Amino acid sequence: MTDDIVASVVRQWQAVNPELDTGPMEIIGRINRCAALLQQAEDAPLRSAGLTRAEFDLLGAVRRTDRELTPGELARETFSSGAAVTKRLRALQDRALVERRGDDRDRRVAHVRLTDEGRALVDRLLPEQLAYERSVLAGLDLPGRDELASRLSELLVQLEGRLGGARR
Amino acid sequence: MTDDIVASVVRQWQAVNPELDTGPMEIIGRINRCAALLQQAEDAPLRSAGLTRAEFDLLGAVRRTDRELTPGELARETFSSGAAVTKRLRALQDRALVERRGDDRDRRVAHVRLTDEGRALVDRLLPEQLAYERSVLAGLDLPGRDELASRLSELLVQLEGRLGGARR
DNA sequence: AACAGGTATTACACCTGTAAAATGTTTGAC
DNA sequence: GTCAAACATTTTACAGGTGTAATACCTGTT
Repeated sequence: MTDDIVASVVRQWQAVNPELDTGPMEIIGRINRCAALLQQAEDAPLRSAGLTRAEFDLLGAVRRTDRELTPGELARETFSSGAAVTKRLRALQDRALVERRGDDRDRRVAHVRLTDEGRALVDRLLPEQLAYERSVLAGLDLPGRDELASRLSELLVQLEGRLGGARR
Repeated sequence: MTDDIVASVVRQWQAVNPELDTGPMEIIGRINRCAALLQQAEDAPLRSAGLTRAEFDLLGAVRRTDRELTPGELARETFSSGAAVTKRLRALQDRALVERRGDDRDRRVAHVRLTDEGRALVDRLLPEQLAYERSVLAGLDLPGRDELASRLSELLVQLEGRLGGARR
């Protein structure tokens, strides 16, 4: 059993204040740290395609729902602010990866869809991304992966119940 | 068993392209989503104390190592760029939470330590933070928490081995 | 017709990282 | 021994992305 960073951080806290109940760090600290490392690693292949992770998430949302989405829906779907979506859409539109179309009845709303190039890009990038992720997870055995996925799902349900309703 | 967001995203991808091996999303997607929700939730109590999470991490690093750290060490410890550390230090110093001291021998390096107020702030905030985290995790039973922590540790060791050596 | 509410965009402030600059130290050739 | 070049540490300059709040525009209701 080799130590990870969080274990050594926990040890430091214990040394400095043994009263501290550091239990939650063992889970939450690790989640945060894993997420940080993963993002850093996954950004690389995306960046070589000239995309931000946020941009890729946006394209992926349109691709997987398989229909036109409004900017508002995209903001909710990707958990970012409307302003950020507007800015990303402009950039992606300038690169001919998405198209905007005004609604016929309600001229406030717009509809966003992928161009053929946008769709092709997602379909090329996503399998690469998944293959990379699979290689990272290969260090865990299959039952361990299932176990981890299902525990994370339990936790995520808790978090969504507590905070997930709150959009912005 | 109630569904989380990731489960529904995976279903969407499968509907659109059944060939896709979406297995990794069940873990990595959940980690990213948990981290996002947690950060959003944890920022609130910190913000009410006038601190960014990054600033709190910096203060915590100095507190738990229990000695003076150089800006460079702080950058490595908190996984952020040197420039970001410089800027945070200035802000924290302006608020009298940390102090800078020049090294006697090597006049390039500086040493950072907490003021009494800085130390008191961390010691007040951290238990609050941990109590909140404990309440979030209370939805999982104890064996489930242990299981989750140890699986995450395995994964984190993998990630660190693959990417962790690369600082900046 | 005015108003309340919804949708998207714009304006602004802030934080971050990369790269360049400023400052200081060490090494190695002569 | 001394000086220049290489290296190390921190800070500054700049560019880019994000969110909040204000704005523009539109719809439906009374």
